Amino acid sequence: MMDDRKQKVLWAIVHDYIATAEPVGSRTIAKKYRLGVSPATIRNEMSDLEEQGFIEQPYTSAGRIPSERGYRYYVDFLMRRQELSKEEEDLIRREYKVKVRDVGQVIQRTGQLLSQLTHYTAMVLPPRIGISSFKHVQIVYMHQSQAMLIAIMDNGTVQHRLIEIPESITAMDIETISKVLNAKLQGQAMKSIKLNLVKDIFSELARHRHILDLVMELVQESLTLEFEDKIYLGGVFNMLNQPEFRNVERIKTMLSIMEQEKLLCNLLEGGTGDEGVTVRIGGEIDQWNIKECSMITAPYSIRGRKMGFIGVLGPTRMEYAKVISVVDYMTKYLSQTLEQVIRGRRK
Amino acid sequence: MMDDRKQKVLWAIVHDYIATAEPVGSRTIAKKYRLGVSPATIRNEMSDLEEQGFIEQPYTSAGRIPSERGYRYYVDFLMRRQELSKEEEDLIRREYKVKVRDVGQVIQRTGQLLSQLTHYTAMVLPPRIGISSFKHVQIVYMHQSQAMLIAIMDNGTVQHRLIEIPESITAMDIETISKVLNAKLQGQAMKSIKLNLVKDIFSELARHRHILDLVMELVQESLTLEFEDKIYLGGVFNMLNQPEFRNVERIKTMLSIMEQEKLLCNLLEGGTGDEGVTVRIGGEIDQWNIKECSMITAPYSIRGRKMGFIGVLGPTRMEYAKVISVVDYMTKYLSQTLEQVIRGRRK
DNA sequence: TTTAGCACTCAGTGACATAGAGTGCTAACA
DNA sequence: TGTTAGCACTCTATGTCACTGAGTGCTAAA
Repeated sequence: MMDDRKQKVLWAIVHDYIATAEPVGSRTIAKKYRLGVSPATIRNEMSDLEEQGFIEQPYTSAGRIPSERGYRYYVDFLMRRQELSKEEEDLIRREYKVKVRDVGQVIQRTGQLLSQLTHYTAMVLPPRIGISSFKHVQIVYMHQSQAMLIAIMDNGTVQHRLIEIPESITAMDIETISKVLNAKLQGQAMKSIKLNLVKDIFSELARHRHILDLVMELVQESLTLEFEDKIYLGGVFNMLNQPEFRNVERIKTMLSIMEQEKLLCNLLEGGTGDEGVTVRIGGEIDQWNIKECSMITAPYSIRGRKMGFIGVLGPTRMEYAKVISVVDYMTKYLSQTLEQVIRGRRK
Repeated sequence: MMDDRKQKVLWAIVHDYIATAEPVGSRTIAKKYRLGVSPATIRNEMSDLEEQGFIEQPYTSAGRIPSERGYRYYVDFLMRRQELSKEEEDLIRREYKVKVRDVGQVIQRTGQLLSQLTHYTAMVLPPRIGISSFKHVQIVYMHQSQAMLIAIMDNGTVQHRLIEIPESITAMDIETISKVLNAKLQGQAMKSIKLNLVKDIFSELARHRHILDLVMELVQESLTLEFEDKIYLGGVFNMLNQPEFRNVERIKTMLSIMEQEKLLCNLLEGGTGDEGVTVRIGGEIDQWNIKECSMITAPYSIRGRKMGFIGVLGPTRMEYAKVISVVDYMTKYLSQTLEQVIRGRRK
């Protein structure tokens, strides 16, 4: 049913269409890909492939373009990964060598690299803070009714927020509270903060219940809101050079999707969830009206724990062979870099 | 030279073109704006106005559109400000009433509001940290070769970065350093940190010169880089609904400008620098290939000190009357809100 | 000074013909 | 039986042409 020659023809169609964005005709294949048969034969094969749903015609008597199913078959069986070039690897290595000053910075740089290497839109989800644990908690008195609550996590992120305090509390009080919080929270993961711990702190801080409420609120919010919704995008306008965006309407829908961070986070996290690179093609992204787009995503992890995701969004007519390699390579590099940042094993 | 009727005609042309984005003909003006004269008369006036450079024809025998000079005259002499509606004021008040957790959050919300109210792209420059002074400095030990340096400024912003430390330094040492830094830096403005202060710290921390270097580096970088380049954009894709962006090429140049934060900062800061709202039309933005765009910017200040800028970028065919009011109103509201945040006078 | 009238210009639109790419089918061929 | 050459057919893209309508500029009359 899918003999060798048919595979070759399908491969040629997908390959050529990815390169040119033009429907591919039988003559083109015969000439460019030297299968040793005439256009007429290839036409027959194409007819079969169309019947099986791997390719389609935009209109009668145009060339063929791959269907989503065709891309899927290509990705699963036909494509051979296109490893990164020496220059590209060098570029990545150089970028990551710069002194790290901040986890956010690493994330951002990853996004930039990803879009630069693929020419599509890159998305990076920062490490979830829920999983990491407190390194240090500090409350800083600002003025009579306000203080700044700062939590430093062991993955190198910093959370902060302003809190209102009753005027009766003095700078001294705040220091006491800081100390207690530190003693209790240090080393605890955000997630693992449970009732008994809270009770513990409560008893020690009976006088300052109000502050405590606020702290717990911060913990809560940090966990659910603040960071989860943040996502780094890179090279959104890169994509506009793709010929599929000659149409203004499509640019608009695209960009309006890009402005909805929550949606994007869901998309990124929606990969099959297992280890490696996930490829979703067209309708396989079961979200919204994101049509004719594909996503390639992968989780990165630190010490074996999945911390976040990186991904690339592009048209279905995407250079899968290349992008898959890049994403794979980058997750590894990112995991490694973050691990060094966090454990301090930088040379 | 610019009699009353000519002004009325110019006003009508600008007004109508802003509303419709179509070249305005003499007949339209006669019908819509009831000047009590025939189209022929208006044609004569238009001919004069064109000679004086206030309007132009896209091609022979089309209607007229305002030239940059025409817009300028409109903004300076003809336009009457269009105050905000009750609903809009309510919207702003409601948005700012939400509990403030962070200066960045206020900035972001301002950007959103600005774009929502104007339908153009909003830009907000956060308060410069250079001007604000240290409230608290803290170094937190992370592990044997790394520490986190945190600076809380009195305007409610927090700077942090990872620093490498020699392994010989203990957690104890770090605490000592923290204390010294706090004692010396507290209340000092970033900008005002001068050599003698540094020397002072040096002598007390002779043992830990390395750390000190890093701290000074942070100060430096924070001052020049980190925050200055950050800018909040809102509603970039809002603009794409403007008919001038039916052309894909223009979308691309637009977006590529939007991705260059530094350029945008310069643009924002490039206002005439005096108190109120600055309007720059087309070529008056002496930057790049930003053609056919206008900017309306204004500084906001805290306790009389200029802290940052907000602005709106849109096509030259912009609703000046409306946007000027909105920008003016928002600076006042923003100044007020930030003042409350920082001084803690929130009710 | 204003207005009516008229000739002129030019973008936009629809009708039409043409070229070119590509297909599907049939019949001949190995 | 699989492959190929040939040919008619389909459909898009492109270019031409004429027509329409909005708008102007000019002239002469009010």
